Amino acid sequence: KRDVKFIGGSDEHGVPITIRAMKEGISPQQVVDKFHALIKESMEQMGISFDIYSRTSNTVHHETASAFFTKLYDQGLFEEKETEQYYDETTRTFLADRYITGTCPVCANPNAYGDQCEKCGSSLSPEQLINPRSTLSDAVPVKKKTTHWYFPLQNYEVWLKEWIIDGHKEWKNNVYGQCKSWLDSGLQSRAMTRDSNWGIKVPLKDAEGKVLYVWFDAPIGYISATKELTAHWADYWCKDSTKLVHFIGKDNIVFHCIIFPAMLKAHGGFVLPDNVPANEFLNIEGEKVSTSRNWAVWVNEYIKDFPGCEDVLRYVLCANAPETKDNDFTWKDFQDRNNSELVSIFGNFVNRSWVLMHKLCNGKVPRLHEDILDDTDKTLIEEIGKTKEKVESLLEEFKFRDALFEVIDLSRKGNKYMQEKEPWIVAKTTGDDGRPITVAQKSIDNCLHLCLQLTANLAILINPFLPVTAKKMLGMMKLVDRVLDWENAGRIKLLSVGYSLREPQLLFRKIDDTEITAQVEKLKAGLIMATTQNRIAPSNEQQQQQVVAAIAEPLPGTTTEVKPVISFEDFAKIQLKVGTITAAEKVEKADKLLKLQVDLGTEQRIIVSGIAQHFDPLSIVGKQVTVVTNLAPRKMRGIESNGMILMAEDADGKLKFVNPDEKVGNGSGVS
RNA sequence: CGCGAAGUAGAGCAGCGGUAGCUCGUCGGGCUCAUAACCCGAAGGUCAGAAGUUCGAUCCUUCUCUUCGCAACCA
Repeated sequence: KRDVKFIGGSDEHGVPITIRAMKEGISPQQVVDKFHALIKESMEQMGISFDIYSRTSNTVHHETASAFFTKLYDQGLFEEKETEQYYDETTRTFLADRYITGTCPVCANPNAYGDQCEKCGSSLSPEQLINPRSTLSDAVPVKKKTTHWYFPLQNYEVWLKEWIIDGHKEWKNNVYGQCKSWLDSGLQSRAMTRDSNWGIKVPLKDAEGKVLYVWFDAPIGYISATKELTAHWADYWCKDSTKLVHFIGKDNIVFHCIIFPAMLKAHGGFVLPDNVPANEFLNIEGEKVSTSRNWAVWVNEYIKDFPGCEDVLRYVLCANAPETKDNDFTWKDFQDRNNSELVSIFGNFVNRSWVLMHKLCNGKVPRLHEDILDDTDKTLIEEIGKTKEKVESLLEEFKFRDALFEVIDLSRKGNKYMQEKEPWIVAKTTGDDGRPITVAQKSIDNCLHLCLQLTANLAILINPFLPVTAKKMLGMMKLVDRVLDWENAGRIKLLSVGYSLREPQLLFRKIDDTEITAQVEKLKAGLIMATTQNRIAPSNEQQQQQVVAAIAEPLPGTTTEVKPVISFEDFAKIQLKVGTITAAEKVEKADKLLKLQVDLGTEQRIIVSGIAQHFDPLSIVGKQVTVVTNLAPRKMRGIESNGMILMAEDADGKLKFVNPDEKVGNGSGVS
């Protein structure tokens, strides 16, 4: 049995927090208090059982991080450097490149960032921007000198190479590749302090207005949280026997694999990470998760909409975890997995075992008659042991998805076993007294005995993934929590013969289509609300209310999205013409796209349109359509689209062409 | 050509030199203790695209496309 501490916490010193606070007119502490409470509560609601879920704004952490910095400083490991940086005089903050916008010198996009223009993809520096502005105050940024403490990562390059490239070949592809890439291109000094008033003060004299860089302090938070948890924290952090594992997302690889280990190495007093099994990203319904755009599934709302179903979400997220590549969470998949895998396979096995046991064995655990054990029985017993081994080794390799699959697969084997044994048929072989004859009852006993022991095993095996379900099963079996200890898995004597068990209780319920469509609509409505509100000045309360009302009661056939008023000049920028579709074909490997050729009188245009699910390519040739002709060209599935066809969408989501009610010449203008 | 990861049936994944496989879903048949599973059968893939190496390539090489991450002061 291993002594494991599961540590987590909120990283509360990021620059975006200070910006949010500024915008909302509250203090950064108020911002982090709100989010920490929300996150912590969500974790608890989902049964994520951290030994401690801490935060980096607390005192223990401030002290620990300061001490860490001081130790490196005293050893003379930092370089002090003066540089020039952009400064916003209005908000009195230094600006990272990202917080400066201006016109792109390459493509004239007026909203290019100081580091990159998202429109043309050129990487930029703030100096190159035309009319640079601070995104915080709209002020013109000025250059100002500032001093910071740099950590010379290059000094650890040789060691890191040896440690990772030679020493940790077992790390996941994405992690190993990323590290190799960083090490191959050469490491450089990185500033470990920032100019800000929010964060951990640099523990030096003459360091007014300087705080530790978030990525210097955040990983130290793992140590602080352990200190907060137990007085024996050093047993975990300072002994070679400790295996430190970081569970993170791919965007954090460099901090956990390069920077933090180099810091730990420099410090010398702590263990190094043994593995960093970073996952890729999970999208929702095909789009990136974004809390600011409200494209998210909020745990507190999920719990409200699906009470008692926390394990279903846990199951889907684990079964579909982005372990090797980005994945997508869809409500449809959520429904499918719940209804088929959890309800029909796992839940059904437990339920039918219970029902049969009550029907054929008086609600008690029947005896196991060793004398008539056959190969089928023995195979099942073996499978239970094998599954435990498999799950164990898969978990050791951080293959949670596969591990969970093995558990579900074991319940599938249970279903199969029961089918082969057919106790409900065997029960019909009755004697004169109308009860099953001895041989028959023995066979029934063996079958149900094993099914029940299997159920007990399933409870243990599923516990790491679906703790609520495991608890429910425990209740049905009238067993104490201790039975769920992992060492008990693989044993087939978890339930004593003659022990009477409770009535069956359904572990999962079916989720029907209406619930799923409601969730998808909720998601989309939330997005519309978020984006619409962003467009409206916060002062215009009346208009905001109108928007909310419009979303609450959408009229059939109308769009719920209310766009802001535009000037005639804005409208006049759009050039519309009537054209005739002269050719149409499906775009390969795209469900929704049709490649259309449109005759606009003076020219033929290729336009790619997302209407394949509504129209047959052949049936629309010859149709007149209205085209936006001055829309910037856009590549879709490798085909450049030069314009947009106007469509009307009715309440069912069906599309109709917008066209003149009588034929007009191709190329006719529309206004 | 900045670097890394990924692209295989409707979905999620294996395979990584020798006739393309698993789970779920779909369709047909059998059976029925169960929120119906289980069994049998079927449909569905030019393994992102192109060229090359090879007797043979999903797998090796090169190029192209797409997605995501990183690109050193975004975290």
